[in-house]
Amino acid sequence: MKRATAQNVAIEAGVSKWTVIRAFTPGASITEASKAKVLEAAERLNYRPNLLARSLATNSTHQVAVLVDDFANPHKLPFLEKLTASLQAEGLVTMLININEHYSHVHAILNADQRQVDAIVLFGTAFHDEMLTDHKLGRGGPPMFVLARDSQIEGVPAISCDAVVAIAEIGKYLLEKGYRRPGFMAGAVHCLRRLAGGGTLRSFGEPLSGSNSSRCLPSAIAQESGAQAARDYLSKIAPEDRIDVLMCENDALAFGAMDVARSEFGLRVPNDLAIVGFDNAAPAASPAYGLTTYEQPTDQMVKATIDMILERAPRETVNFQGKLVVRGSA
Amino acid sequence: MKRATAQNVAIEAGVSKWTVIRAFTPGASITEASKAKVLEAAERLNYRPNLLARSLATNSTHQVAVLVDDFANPHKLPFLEKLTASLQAEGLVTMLININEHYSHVHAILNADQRQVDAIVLFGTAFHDEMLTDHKLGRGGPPMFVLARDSQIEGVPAISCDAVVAIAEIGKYLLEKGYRRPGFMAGAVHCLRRLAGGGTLRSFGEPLSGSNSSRCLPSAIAQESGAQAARDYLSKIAPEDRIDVLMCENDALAFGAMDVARSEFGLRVPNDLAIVGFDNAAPAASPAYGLTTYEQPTDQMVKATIDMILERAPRETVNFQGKLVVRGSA
DNA sequence: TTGTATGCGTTATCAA
DNA sequence: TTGATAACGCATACAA
Repeated sequence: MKRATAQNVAIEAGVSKWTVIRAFTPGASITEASKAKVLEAAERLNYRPNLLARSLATNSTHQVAVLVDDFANPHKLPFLEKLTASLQAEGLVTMLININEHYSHVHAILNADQRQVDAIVLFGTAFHDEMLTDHKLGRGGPPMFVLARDSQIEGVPAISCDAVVAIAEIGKYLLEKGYRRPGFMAGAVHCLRRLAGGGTLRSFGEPLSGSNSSRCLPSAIAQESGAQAARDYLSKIAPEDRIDVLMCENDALAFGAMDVARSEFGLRVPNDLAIVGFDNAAPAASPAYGLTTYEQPTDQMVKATIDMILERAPRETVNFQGKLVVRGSA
Repeated sequence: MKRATAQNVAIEAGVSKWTVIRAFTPGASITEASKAKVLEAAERLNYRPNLLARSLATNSTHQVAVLVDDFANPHKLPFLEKLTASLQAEGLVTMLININEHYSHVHAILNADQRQVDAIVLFGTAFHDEMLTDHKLGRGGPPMFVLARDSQIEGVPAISCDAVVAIAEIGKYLLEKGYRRPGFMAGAVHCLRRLAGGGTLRSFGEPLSGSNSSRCLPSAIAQESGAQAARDYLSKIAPEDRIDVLMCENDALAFGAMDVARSEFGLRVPNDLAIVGFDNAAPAASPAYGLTTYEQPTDQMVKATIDMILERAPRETVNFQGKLVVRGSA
């Protein structure tokens, strides 16, 4: 059975189809009588307006593409939940696109563009700056935003947590706690956060792994990477030569590192090795980890993103300040 | 700058707009010469086909709505990743809808329907059977599927893991390991899994909490619920009267229970209290938990869902068998 | 192979 | 307030 259209309802109600449209348009000028008549007929035919046709006519889909490339990060889920919920609260719908080796960012951006989304949000992580420019949409393309990651691209505002301030704050805390031989573990992503770490933490410590490369690694980030990196380091370096605190680029890495340090090398955290994460993912609060970490102001970031999408705020890069969450691990 | 349309390209190339369409339609009959001419003109004008208009004309959006109501479950993320990746591999796009107290399932289904999605997948959890019938779409509405949860609704196939078999397998394992005083902890969701637990596990154990109510709880499921339930139980029941193994409806509950048992009551797992989860969420594999749990065959489930959406398989309820994953906690 | 007419279901604009 | 005409961008069916 085909769905009823405004035309069908019009005939059923004995009016023109434009009157039907008006009955479904808030604030349209229509008499109560006609409206009632139309709604009744619509009810009988089980009519529901076709938003696709509306979008074509109004040139607005109220749909926002959200590109995610790093599902492995446990931090992503609550962030994504907030984002979708907030979009929905504004009448926007989320088109979720999963970036991976089989589906590139270019493919995703092109697809989203052709589907006439109102905006594209690159949510995080392994996007390189070049990625945002090689799609050549230009002319009439949707506005793009980078969330939870920095970007230097002209015309692509970034909404992120100030990594430099964050690293400085963490470093200050660690110094005060008496740690003197810090190291840090970089992940595959968050290029700038890593660079910030390289600038700040490196001043009093050395990278544990990965960070000797100046480019972002293509692989997905995960707990296992952290475990393997820690395993490599701890089995290679003698106890007396080891760092005394490990700063990880994100919590997933920290969990993996802590797992290995404790269960494979019998180290006590923080006594033998202190560990700091970044993101304040859910497991960080669990007694099983009790991870000292840094929390991004996700609420503010989501709000800022949506304000920019709706043009309630200027579309320009903003940095918010997060906060250190101290637990037992450092 | 407005985007170029097929008409613009037609003029630029000196052909009719239908020839332009043909140039962008694989397998259409068009000479190489015209095609080249069109593609060149399209390139010049930066033309990209409007999929919205195509959808309106073809009556197919290649868009699938995925309704999620339980983002707190750590199991959801990798499952969702698989689902979206597999949909994309078939040329389908995910419309992610977040069901919560501010955005009901009815609202979501209506919205998805009006946006002309090709299918609606209810991914999850706290959906009641009644929820699937009170939208009265009928006539021309998209097909609906229930993923990772059971359903008795006529015309709404469920793709799930066989809970009865799972519980039986877990029960058998626990018996063999010598546990004799099992209890189980039900969450807010997975009604049938709970019922199955009530039927199977209850035969040799009593519910720990929540399960005395016959209806599903409205609250979201989370680690904290498990922690609180365990806290209530352990502080109320004397050590000699306690169960010896706790079967949790999902891993999140199990993590919370394990946290409390160990850190607040000093219990050793599994010696003082064994714990079993359900889902094999990522942290279950970590040494910090080492949770014995049950893994759903997510690959099969995702594949089955997509086969039904694309009508490559009959649209009828299917149950797949998962597998017990034994670790240290029981 | 190419061009033409018509339809998809709605909105915008104007006339009655 | 209501009806009519045009437009949104593309696809289908048919004619040339």
